[in-house]
Amino acid sequence: MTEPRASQRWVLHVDLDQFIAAVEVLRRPELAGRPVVVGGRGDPTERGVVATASYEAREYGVGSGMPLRIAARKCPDAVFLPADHAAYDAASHEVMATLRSLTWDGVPVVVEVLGWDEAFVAAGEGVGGGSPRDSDPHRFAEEIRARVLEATGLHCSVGIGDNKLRAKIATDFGKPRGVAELTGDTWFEVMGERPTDALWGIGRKTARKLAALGIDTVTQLAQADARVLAAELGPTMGPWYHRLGRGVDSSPVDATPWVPRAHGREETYQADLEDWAQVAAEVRALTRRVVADIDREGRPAARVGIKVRFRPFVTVTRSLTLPAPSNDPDLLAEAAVSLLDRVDQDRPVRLLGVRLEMTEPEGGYER
DNA sequence: TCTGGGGTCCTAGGACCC
DNA sequence: TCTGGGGTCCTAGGACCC
Repeated sequence: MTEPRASQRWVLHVDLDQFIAAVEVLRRPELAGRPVVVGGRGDPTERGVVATASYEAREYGVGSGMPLRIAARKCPDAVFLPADHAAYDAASHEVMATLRSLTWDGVPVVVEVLGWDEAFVAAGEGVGGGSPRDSDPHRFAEEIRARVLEATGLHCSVGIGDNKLRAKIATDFGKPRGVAELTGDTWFEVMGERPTDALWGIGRKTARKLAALGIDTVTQLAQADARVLAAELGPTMGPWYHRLGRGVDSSPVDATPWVPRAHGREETYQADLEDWAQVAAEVRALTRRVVADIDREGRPAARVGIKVRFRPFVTVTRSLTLPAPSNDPDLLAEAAVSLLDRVDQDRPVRLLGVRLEMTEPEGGYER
């Protein structure tokens, strides 16, 4: 028997509709109804990919991750815009503040931010959250949609679940501008025949590995032998995939602010670099930008890593642990440059990246 | 693919130590 | 030497997500 609905623990997942494109249309109302593609520096003849396409652009087959050049071919009349992180940050903060201000039948909500345009919402104080007795999650979901629209001018969709995983997956069934529910009662009916990569955490590669084991659908994953999954996919990932197949997720909605582990900067050059003195100079410049990023966190770097992507799209990484944590830009830049000695310097360079891993904060990470 | 940029977490092998 | 076994750290790469 399932629990009575009135005492069910509900989790809501809020996801803004075509967030980045919507923010752009909001400040340029003349773009409403037109195909809008945001990505890179906004020049579709350059190297770069689509960050978000408006629904009008999606009609032409333009989607996230697609090279801008391809997008321009599919939809020559689209408006191409550069990504404006500061604007999306500001809009995101407004949305999250709106969510945090809500109460659900008088109970303050907990909000766990997932990115610019997503958050989990549950009722209750601190970590976790239950939900008010006898409250209707659909009514509250509609209230969320209305309040976010009223406060920010942005539309969102809301997924309702009995845990975070199911709420997150439900959202897609509500899009756009809708609400959908997915629980243990409906899990197999809704998800059972879908491919494994419909699950949050299983991508193309893992789906292919599972297929090699004869596992194509969510139901097959749920019924798979957990020991086989552990042996084939790892002691942590195997059991986790098995839980995904059943829609099981006991993680709480956690409003603890995220503490970054690392920062990095990378750049794809419009023309491949062939001069290794210039490569070193670019690595120094990238390092200085990352040092500015970690200085804002107030913790020094403990490890330094570089990424080099050669022509044609072959990527290697090199990293080292510093003798002692540091935030000295010169020291860190030279450490990054020294890592270049560990790569073959015989091919043109398409991309360079520098990454600084910070020391753990006092008291460790809370999650 | 004409394939970005910001992240996180897991795995595996080797070094090293007791 | 016919070379144990466990734990931890370091490094490189892989996979995934937004």
